[in-house]
Amino acid sequence: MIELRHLRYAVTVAEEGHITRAAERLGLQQPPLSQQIKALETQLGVALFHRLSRGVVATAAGKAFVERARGILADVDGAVEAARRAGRGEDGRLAIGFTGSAAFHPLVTDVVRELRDSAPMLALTLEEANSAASLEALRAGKLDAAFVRALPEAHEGVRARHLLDEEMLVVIPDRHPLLESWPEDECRPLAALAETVFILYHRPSGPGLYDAIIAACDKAGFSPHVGQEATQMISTLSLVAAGLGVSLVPASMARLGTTGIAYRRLKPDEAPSAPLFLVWRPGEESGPLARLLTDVRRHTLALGSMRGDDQKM
Amino acid sequence: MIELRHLRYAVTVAEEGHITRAAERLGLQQPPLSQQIKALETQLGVALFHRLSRGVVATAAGKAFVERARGILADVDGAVEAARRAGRGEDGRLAIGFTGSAAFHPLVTDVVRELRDSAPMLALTLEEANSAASLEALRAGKLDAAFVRALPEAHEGVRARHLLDEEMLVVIPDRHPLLESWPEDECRPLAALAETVFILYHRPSGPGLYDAIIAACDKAGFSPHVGQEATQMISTLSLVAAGLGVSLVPASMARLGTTGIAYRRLKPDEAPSAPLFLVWRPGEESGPLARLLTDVRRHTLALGSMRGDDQKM
DNA sequence: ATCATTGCATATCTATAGCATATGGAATTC
DNA sequence: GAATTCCATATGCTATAGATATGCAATGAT
Repeated sequence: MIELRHLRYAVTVAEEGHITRAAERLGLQQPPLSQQIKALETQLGVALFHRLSRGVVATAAGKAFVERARGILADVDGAVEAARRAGRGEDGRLAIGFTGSAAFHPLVTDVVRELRDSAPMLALTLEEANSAASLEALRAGKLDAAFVRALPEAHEGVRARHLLDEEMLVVIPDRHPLLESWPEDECRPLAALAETVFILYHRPSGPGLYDAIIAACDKAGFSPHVGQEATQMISTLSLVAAGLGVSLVPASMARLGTTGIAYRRLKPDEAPSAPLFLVWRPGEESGPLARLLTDVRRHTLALGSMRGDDQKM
Repeated sequence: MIELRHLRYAVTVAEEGHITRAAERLGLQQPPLSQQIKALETQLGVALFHRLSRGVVATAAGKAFVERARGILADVDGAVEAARRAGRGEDGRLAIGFTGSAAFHPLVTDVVRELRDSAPMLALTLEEANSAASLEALRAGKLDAAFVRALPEAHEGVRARHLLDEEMLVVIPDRHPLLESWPEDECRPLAALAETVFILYHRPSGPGLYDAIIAACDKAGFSPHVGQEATQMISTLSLVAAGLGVSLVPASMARLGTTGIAYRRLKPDEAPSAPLFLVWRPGEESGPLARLLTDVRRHTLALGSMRGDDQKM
């Protein structure tokens, strides 16, 4: 059976044109090298070298073989390096899903940017999908990890980490009467919104921010007037800007300086909170996924609100 | 040191997802396979497989490695095949030179056609060059073999085979007075051309057909009137067609049914003969060159005028 | 629970084969 | 013709790939 040793030997002999010198360079004696070359030739059924009085020279077959052997040896080195890079999470594929409302959180954007910078060989795939779809794709193997806003009760074969809880802000149209008497730095009770119309982002499947908002209002003693439901988190902002009502969105959405809207805070103990989770398929704790996990953990710590309670589901 | 064995084992284990079954397929027992996989992982410094209770599954590093390993194994097979093909002369490169007057000989055209048909992977390079230039290119390694009309006295490191001697024919312009009294099937003595003007193909360097013609005329008792010299064998035909004189060309040139000229034979014992030689660089008796040599030999025999006297120069 | 089964890991041993040492032989050089 | 060069052959040793036997952890059946 042909082994890489044979290729290494043949290449060196071809380069040196001299079995004895090649043996020296390979760190062995001349007889075993002669033997291995001969064994290779026997295996191939073709002479690779002409034995001259003053050394050897590759035959046509030898040239053809050595030429390819060089490429193969380089490929082997490449494969070794690729495996090591993949082990460090710097090579391979990583498909990340995220819900629309997570896309704007600095944790997510920072982690993605860092991955791009520090592991350029890693093929990153980013896919926007709601939490339920992300979990489905995860278990189907289409995603390796996902940032989601909600966790269903039980999902086998999926691990999750609660990253942080984010305050939600009130989004109000520029010319809304509420704004006139609401200074930018004032925190009001949720009940202040009891009479206004709400625009909410409603996912078709599974619990999410929608429920958190309803529950908070309920706790504050009123049931919100829901005027319209959007299917995309960003569209709620457009609808608010159009003056159709107010909404509640995670604080990180305020980064989007959309014109025509203003953000106001609620009293901290009354404001519903928007959790951010990272979910992933277990069983692949090394490689790209491991790198993502450590990067996320580091950035979460840097944001100062690490909770870090992993949970198996 | 990593060997192909490791690649073969890793690929099979990845395919089976099962060390025991993979061992079976590889024709060995499970423990040694486990060991080899482990040795490979140690060498790489990265785990390639997750050991589950129900078999194994490739890690990210394992996937990256196995993917490339498959390609490498295929390349090795390719290299083996390429070497064997090259040994049979069906792969590789073969640069053949030929003088202008040899290009039309059926031996040359047939051999080239056969090479193209029977060894499609062989990269054939055909280059027209005069005999002296061919020999130079041969020794410089730019050509592997050449068909030439003349051999210089001594050339080190070049082998030659005399393939055949070809009768030379008289080429006469359509309306030349000589033609009127010369039936197509009549052989005339060379002296019949004593008074006509000759157009000859004259190589700047080395002996060739030119000298053979002069010598033949000399022997026939006259010195030819050389009206014009052409530097290309084919241009002599054009000049003859233009009525500028007659010429003597190898019989194989008559295949070119140029209009405006006629061919006539001389008495066999008086007609100068045009030899055809094959020259090549020795030391590469296998592979494409060997194939050329055998093909040439076979076709020469088929033409019924084999001489086959090799000579070292 | 307990026991059987599955499947990888570890331990020990054997045998193959890759390598070293010693020598031979053919071509080349002085 | 002696010396040199360099590959091939012969023989012995050693390292290691592989075989056998067993252990161990996880899963499944009774």
